[in-house]
Amino acid sequence: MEASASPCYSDMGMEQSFFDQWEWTALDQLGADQLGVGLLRDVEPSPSSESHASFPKKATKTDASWPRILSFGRPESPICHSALYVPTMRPKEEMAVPIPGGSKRDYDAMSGQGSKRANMAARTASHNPEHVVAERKRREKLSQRFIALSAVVPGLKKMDKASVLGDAIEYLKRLEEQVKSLEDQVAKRQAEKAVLVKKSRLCADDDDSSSDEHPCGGPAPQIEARVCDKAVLIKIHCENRKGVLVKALSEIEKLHLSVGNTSVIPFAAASLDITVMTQMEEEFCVTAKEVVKKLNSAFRQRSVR
Amino acid sequence: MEASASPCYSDMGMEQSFFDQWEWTALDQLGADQLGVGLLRDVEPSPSSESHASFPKKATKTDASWPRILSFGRPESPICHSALYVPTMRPKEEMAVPIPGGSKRDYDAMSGQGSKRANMAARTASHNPEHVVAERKRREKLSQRFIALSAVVPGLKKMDKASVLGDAIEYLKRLEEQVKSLEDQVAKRQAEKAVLVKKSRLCADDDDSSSDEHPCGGPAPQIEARVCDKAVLIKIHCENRKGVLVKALSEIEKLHLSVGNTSVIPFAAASLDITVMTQMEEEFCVTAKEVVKKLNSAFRQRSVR
DNA sequence: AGGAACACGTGACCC
DNA sequence: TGGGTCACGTGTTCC
Repeated sequence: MEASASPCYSDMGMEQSFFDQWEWTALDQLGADQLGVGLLRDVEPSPSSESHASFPKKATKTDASWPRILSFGRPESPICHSALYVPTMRPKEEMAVPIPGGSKRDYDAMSGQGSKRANMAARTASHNPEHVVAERKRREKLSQRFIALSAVVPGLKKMDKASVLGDAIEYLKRLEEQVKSLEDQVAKRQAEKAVLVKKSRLCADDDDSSSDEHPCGGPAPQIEARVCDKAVLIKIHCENRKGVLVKALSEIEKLHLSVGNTSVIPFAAASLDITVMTQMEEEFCVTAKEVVKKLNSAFRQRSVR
Repeated sequence: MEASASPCYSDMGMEQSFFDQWEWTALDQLGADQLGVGLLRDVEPSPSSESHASFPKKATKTDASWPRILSFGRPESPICHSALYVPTMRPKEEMAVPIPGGSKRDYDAMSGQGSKRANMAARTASHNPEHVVAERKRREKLSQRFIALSAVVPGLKKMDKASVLGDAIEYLKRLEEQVKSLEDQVAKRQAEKAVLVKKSRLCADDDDSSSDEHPCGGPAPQIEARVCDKAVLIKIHCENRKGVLVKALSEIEKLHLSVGNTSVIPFAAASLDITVMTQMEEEFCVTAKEVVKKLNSAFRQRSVR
């Protein structure tokens, strides 16, 4: 009767290939033992289903020593030949399994009276090695993810799967709200700063100094800029000469600023108020000071033509 | 085949709630179900193990329609009465189950002959109902955590356990670095702000003088005006609060300035740059200073809102 | 002993 | 039809 238990495993042990991807070197020694086990499969035991105790010696033994690879929870434990893994099934189940070939038909018929039988194949497919290895793989992936997760969640008390998940969720929520709070804190500061920046620019004296009155021809253009992250707001108040707008924009683009919302308002017949919202291009970064300085010198250089 | 699927919830269709139940009151009934099972159990069909179809009708039916509680991955599937949870074992298994009370003994004896048996007890413990129910519970908890996690991780494409874990990890990492970056951004801004405030304070005298730091709520708006004949160009840089634009324009009109070309440009997420070209109405005349002063006091008066 | 945790094989499902 | 996923029951370990 018990003969049934161990069998399954004729095939063997190349399996570990998928194992090594992991960290876990554990597996080398395994090849050996399983070999012995293989092959008995078809041997239908006696139908004395009741006693599932199959194979005390071998079966139970392998049973006891089983793989326990990875063992997310407690990596230190038994380990053993991972790959081989004698299926540990009790005999009875095995015999329960409809042998692909024959008996299942009638069985189907019997149970099948509820119809629904076409997928007998499924049954056969069930404990074919591929299935079991696939499942193994899946399990592994999951365990791996678990340890990855547990690695990234800090202050993890218990290493339970459930605890890991729970703490991860908790931690995640905390992080989320922290981000949110930080975000509007930043926004607020940004606003304050943006306003303040201007004020400091207003009394333009100290910072860029240079831009005073008359570089050469007409009244000096008044230029101010303010920067916030990648956004740069530029204001130019200057003489309304021909080409001055183009000049301004081309200079702006030279600074690797991409032009966005732009407002040009004529004022008092001979002056122009330009407001340009721009964004720094990737990889470029400038300060308000630089922008003002560059534009200033550009404007001064030629009397804007 | 489909016949099998539907039958299961002949009883009730309340199931879809299962997401909200969540906490799973289920446990209580769990107790119940095994009881039920226990009873059934005794009905040992004929030991004709081969044809596992003991009880074709009932057995196979439950089989096909089986519980699939929670079913993290695909909630829609068969479902059935979650709580009750017919143990889902195929008939044969059922009969396999050693009734806690008796049969296992002899079973032990059979297998036990292989010596090395002291831990026979283990076996008995193995598939006693408590164990199985405990495991079930654990599984439930885990599944619950999984759906909780998947609920809190945004934009998650596949609902795979593995994918959920993976995406959670990813998301978590992203959040972490986001927090970090935000944190030192805040720190930096704070420093900058300190500097800027100082600077603006330094020159706080000349322009509008009065409006220093915080009149009431946020940072003081910054206002400038310039006049040329009847034309008045007004620039306001302030916090981007609701109604601020309306407030500004209405205040401007109160000054007997008719609004012309207007540009409103948002900047840095929380501030607003307003440029308004106006003309003094007939018979009225104001200076830039007056305009600034009036607007300033108007803004300060109520927190703008 | 007895609860808690894990990995395994398996049956069933879906695409 | 086959690969992928799930939940289940079970064997086994550790405390």
